[in-house]
Amino acid sequence: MRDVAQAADVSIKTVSNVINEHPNIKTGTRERVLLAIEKLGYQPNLSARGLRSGRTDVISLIIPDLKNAYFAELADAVMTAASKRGKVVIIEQSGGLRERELEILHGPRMRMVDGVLYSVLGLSQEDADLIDIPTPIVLLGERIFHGPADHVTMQNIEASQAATEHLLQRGRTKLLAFGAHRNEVIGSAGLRLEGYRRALRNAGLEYRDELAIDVQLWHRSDGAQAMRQVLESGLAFDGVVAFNDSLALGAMRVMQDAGLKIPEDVAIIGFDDIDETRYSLPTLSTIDPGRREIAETAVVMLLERIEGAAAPAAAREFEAEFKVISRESTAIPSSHGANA
Amino acid sequence: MRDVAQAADVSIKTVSNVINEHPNIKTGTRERVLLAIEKLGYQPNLSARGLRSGRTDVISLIIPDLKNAYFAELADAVMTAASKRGKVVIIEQSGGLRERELEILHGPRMRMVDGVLYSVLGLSQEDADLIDIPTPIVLLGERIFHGPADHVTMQNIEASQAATEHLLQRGRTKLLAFGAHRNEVIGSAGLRLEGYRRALRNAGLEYRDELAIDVQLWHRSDGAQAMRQVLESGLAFDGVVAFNDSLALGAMRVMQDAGLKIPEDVAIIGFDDIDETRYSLPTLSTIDPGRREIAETAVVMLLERIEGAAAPAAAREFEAEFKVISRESTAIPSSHGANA
DNA sequence: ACAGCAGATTACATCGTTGGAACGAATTTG
DNA sequence: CAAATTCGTTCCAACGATGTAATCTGCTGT
Repeated sequence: MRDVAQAADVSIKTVSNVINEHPNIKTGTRERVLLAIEKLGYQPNLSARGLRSGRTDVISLIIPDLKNAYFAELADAVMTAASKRGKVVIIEQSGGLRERELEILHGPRMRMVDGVLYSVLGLSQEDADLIDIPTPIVLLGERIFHGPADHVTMQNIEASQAATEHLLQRGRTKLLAFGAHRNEVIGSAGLRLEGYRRALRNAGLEYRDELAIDVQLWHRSDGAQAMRQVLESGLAFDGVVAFNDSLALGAMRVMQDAGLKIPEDVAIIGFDDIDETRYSLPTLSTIDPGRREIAETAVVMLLERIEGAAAPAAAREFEAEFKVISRESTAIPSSHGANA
Repeated sequence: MRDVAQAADVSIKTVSNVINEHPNIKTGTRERVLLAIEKLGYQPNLSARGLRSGRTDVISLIIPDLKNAYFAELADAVMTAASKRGKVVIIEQSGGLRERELEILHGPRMRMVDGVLYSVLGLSQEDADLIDIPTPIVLLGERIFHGPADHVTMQNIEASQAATEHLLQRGRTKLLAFGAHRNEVIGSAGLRLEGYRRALRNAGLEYRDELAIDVQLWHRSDGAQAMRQVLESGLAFDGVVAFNDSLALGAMRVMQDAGLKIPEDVAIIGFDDIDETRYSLPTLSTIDPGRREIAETAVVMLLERIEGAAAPAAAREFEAEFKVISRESTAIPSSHGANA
């Protein structure tokens, strides 16, 4: 920068002023400086800027696992939203582990970013005060409500209710709630189970506890495993509301291996609208959770917090719009039978 | 830091020395300082450290697209390898666009990271000098060989040859090379086609150009689209060597829709061993490219470049070990027929 | 008892940038 | 025409850490 100043025959501070687009610079001066910058290939030292101004234009995104398609697509949406606004994203994988999440939240790296988007998995409502850190933060996901921070999420209950109704409308009545976490009221699992129950209630159907299948982890292998057990148990069902797409895809694969036809014998709908659902055999009906809207809103809210001024003092809540995506796995078959 | 020094009754520099584990500190002093750090909850300012020491412990990973499962899994592997060594990763998505890649490589953000892992897609051999930037860099992928930088990749030719032989051993002789880029010698497509040709030659079979199916992009939808055209054209084949898993999955879906049985009518093998291949119907045989080894090696090489000392001056090349993963899509059927 | 020396600590300058006050020049005002 | 105001620029200090060199301890050996 010193060299640029010399080349343009101005002071260092004027160069800085030009770069930061301060008011009150003569057009002639500006052009001379820009020319010198160009000629010398000058690039600002971001560490120095960060030190002096307290801003790094880096935000951190804490997610459980990038191998999980939902989070990969979320990360993509967040990075795109951030990039549009001149920020870059550091991704930190927590594995959904409580200890690791706390370590990240309270680690020194937090001091090098302007803010954090934290996809909560390891912490829960009681830990709300643990996320009260000096770095601006916006929460994603369902595990902490009414905490001290802004919160962006999807309409879990309503979406799950809509998914369930989607199957009911197609004449299915014995529906598995696939992926429940018993004893959990909050969190995606709890909320989605609640939506399932509401849909049944509205349809005048009774909630049967044995149809709520507990699956702790929501990877494909867990879905496959759990469906294998269901089939062995001989439980009768003609529809599946899977609490995410991976579970649904794993389960679907096992049902097909067992000779069940989808959607003729069993209709199934998932959650998240990951890319893969458009290419499975059959294609999987699912809930589009409004991922882009979630990412955009979260980034905007975070930037408002960082700027300081634009945002109200109180924590905000935002729920994105969802959509039911109807595909082959819940198509209306000409005729259908029940299963074992 | 000032406060810590005061609390421990030492100078600021001693605090710095303790943190950086300098030699020659009395155990008593060290403990007093550590206690003060603990008590005051001190955390170093990484921008300041970065400014003074020139190191930020951040590395950048440039990839085309995080929504692509291969790159999501690669990013995960890189982040895990980096995390083990105390580095964090900034991910930059290039979309595989030449302009965007150059912009990232020459942007000011490069000056805030210690090094870059660059998964080349937009540039090619002739651009080798454009990647000669002041920041340490390690290349991933196939498009630039013998450039000025270290390079980590997989054994494309050998792996493709092995994949092709895998099908030949199972009695298939009319094999599509699915995902070729005509007129491209270098790059994954060119190398994999070469491996395919070598396998045919070794088996005494003739290379038939119409069996090399050109597919420019390697997403699932492109695979589906291309396979649709192949089926319409009436080209006869009984095996497919797809140049990545997404292409294979897209193609598989279309073939099944058309009533072809896999592996009975057509056997198919992909490339990359993405998670999804374990859960498709049928499960997809593929090539494990040695992703973890690639990521680990690339990170280690980059860190060596950053440290400066450990590495030889000349650019290094490294090829990871691959494995053929045999699954249902190439299982040996009791009997099989040809297709239209 | 004192020079000599190594180990432990400190003072000071510095990394590259930006905020704020001060300054000189140009312009407007009474 | 002098004084007040605005504009454009410069000077200086500071952000929080670390490298270098200097300093201060306490110990050894003669």
